[in-house]
Amino acid sequence: MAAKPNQDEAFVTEITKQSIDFSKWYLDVVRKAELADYSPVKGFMVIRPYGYAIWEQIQQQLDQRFKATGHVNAYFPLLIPESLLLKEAQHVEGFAPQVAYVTHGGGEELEEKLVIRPTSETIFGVMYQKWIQSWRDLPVLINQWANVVRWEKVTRPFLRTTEFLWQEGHTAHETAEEAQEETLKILAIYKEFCENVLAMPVVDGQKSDSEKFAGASKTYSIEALMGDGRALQAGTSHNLGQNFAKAFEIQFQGRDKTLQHAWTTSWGVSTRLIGGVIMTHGDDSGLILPPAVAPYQVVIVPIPRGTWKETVLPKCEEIAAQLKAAGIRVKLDADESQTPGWKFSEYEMRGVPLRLEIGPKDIEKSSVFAARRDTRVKASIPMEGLTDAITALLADIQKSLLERARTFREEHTSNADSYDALKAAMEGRPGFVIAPWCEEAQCEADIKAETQATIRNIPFGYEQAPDKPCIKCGKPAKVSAWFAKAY
RNA sequence: CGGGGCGUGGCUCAGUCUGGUAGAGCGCUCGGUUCGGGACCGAGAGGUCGAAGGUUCGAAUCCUUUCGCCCCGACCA
Repeated sequence: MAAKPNQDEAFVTEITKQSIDFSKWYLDVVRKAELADYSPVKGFMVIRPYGYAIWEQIQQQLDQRFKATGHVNAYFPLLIPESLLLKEAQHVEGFAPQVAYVTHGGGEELEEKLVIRPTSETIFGVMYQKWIQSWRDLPVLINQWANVVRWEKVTRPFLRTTEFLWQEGHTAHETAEEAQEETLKILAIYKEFCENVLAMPVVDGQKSDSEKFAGASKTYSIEALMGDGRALQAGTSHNLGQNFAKAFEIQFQGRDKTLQHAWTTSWGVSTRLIGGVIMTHGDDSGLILPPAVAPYQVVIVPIPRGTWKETVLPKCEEIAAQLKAAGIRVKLDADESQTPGWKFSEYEMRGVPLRLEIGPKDIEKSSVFAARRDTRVKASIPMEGLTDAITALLADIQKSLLERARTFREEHTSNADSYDALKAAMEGRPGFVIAPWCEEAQCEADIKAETQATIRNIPFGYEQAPDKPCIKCGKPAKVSAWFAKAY
């Protein structure tokens, strides 16, 4: 594709420009691309078919990865007796303010209130206690795709909603080492998935104590950088140690005949990933979807002219069938009530990676006219070998989206060696700042209060910060932490 | 939860200050001509003004309460 990109042409005018108001831009995209809509209940959104199709892609491709690493799916119930939630001290404290209760059923007040799961460690704990007796029963590697409810004060579609869809894996192991290995194995899967499928580069690392999951020994996260320079926690993996095993008496008889508590983990990613994709790749014309998660990777727009129904349309159908046979998700839009120009804008807004325009001129030349969403580059492609050309083009779009996002992140990541530098970096369009930290919660809290930046995580490979003073207090630093303003 | 802004056909908004019985553009429906970057002409449908209560002869407009959405902050695995 040799033609030059023309980024300046604003064909889509219904969306607030990112530079004017990024939040508004985001909400416009969600609404105009028909990803989601508000429901009658505050904080709850309807995920519309187009948005849900993206979620289905995420589900499918993550699920494959879980299965390939020995995990199985199951379904645990929505309602949990309040008493269960109270069993793990840290856990209750963390979740109590966000829990929704069911107090009545069958026209009567319930004897024990039920909580709508904010996460399912507790019910998994109860069941694992029943199912696990021997070291031979381990490991248990169960995942579930479910909805959870966490009462939130401020909500935004996909990024933070009261109810959201996610997967939560819950595993139990014989040794601490195995549990740690599992925790990191999943984190690696999340990272690989985000980069290769969502084209969203992430920083993987460990959470500080104050940002840890309520009840976990260690929490790891992957963090992505959004287009406005703020970080998004895209997934978490927790090593729960024996905390939940002790609270729920998940015990097994070991190889040495002694009774031991199991070592458990939990991990999840949610529909928030969709928000991440929107804010990682989107531009002023709307959504840009990586081909790997796009509900339609290719949209074919026939140009209706003269005898197009006898000439152009059959060719379009033929090409659509040919692409489908090659495993490409393709939509042919032959709707006569909209003009081609309208369709171009519409599919751009919806982020379809590649558009094919086919009209009489193309039929004559035995070629199709293709337009990439990511670079806006347009070019003719010969019909001969079209499927291969399109497969290659989609692969290139996938790759260049990741590269573009990586470059953006690198351009918005800096090292700070003084507190003033950190503060300065948090102004305007912030980004990640790598800075030495003493691991004292007080410094972390002070930094947050003064700059709004939080420690996103302590990336692997950055654990050592030799000879450097803590960015805040000046005492010897123990780690290099990645700071950012976060969603 | 605190501060601010906003709720009027599907969407964006005017009308509210100075009460007099609801308007525009886009979209939608029908017919026709079009169609290579959000087409054009003609004819139509559609709202009781977020909700409840109050003041008044009369309320989108004034008063009270309430719900929702957005922004900033607090809070948030």
